[in-house]
Amino acid sequence: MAKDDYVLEGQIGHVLSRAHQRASAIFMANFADHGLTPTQFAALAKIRDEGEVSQNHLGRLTAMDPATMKGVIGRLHKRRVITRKADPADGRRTLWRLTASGVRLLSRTVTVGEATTDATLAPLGPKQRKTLLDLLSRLT
Amino acid sequence: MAKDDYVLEGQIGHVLSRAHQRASAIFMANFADHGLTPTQFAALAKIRDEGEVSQNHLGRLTAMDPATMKGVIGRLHKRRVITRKADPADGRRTLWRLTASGVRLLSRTVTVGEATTDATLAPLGPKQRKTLLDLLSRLT
DNA sequence: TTTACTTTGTTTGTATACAAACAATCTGGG
DNA sequence: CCCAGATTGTTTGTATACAAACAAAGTAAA
Repeated sequence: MAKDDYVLEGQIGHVLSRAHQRASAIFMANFADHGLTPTQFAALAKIRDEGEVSQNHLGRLTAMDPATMKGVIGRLHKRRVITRKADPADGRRTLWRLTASGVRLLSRTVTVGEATTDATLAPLGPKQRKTLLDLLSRLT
Repeated sequence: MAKDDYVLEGQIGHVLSRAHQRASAIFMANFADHGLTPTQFAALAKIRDEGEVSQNHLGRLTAMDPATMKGVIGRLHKRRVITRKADPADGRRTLWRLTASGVRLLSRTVTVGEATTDATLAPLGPKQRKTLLDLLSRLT
């Protein structure tokens, strides 16, 4: 290929970056009233799914680095929507769960999350949405 | 929808985030020898396309915030692959262009960029790749 | 021309994202 | 039991990403 045929807009990484930026922007707009970032929301949702989960494991479930997880967990904790507990079976682990406040926060934002996905996928029809989700999943 | 039907893996934002993470990881692995990030590479490629471009305009072309652009440009400048010049027609603007070193760097990395896109899209066939790129573009 | 508005680039602050290096702890094999 | 190796969580450093607030410079309308 000629060295000047390189078109940034055709590179999957760049296109993914843009799409992700757009999705994040829509998320932040929709969640402005609730003060949650996409990452924080993902963590909350997964903690609820698991009931009780260690920090590193939660990171794997939400695709976050341990170092990143530290910060996310810290901010959710400071906000008192999650609580920590030492794992009686493993001295290294910290187990996290939702507080009553966290349960309420999640309850009233789940529909906002759905609306966000809907708004983000608005340019596509039902069949195309399914195709996109499917193709993206295969990249992982 | 029931409040506990929320599945993180079905949310487009989360799926996009994961796909982007994967693409970035492949990029970083491929560009390790050249010490370039996806963002820096995008900036270099666009500066070459434009020949000479202002900071904010470059940011729009590469989908970067002015504040983000500041940092990216700064690191490329420190590395001496780009040079600045005051815009004679507009006292606010700084015009950026590639140095000889920058041209060489880009020349020898364009094929790496292509290989990165290829590696990232490896799980998909030619037709599916086209479909994915097309659907993603429509989200923007 | 003067004023109102816009654009450009900068700065500060917050939030991911990840590499690398570490101490504490757990686990499996001998 | 003991030890090599893996796992967990932390810390530091670098690089996006973006909101918000600003000063300097340009533009357009009255």
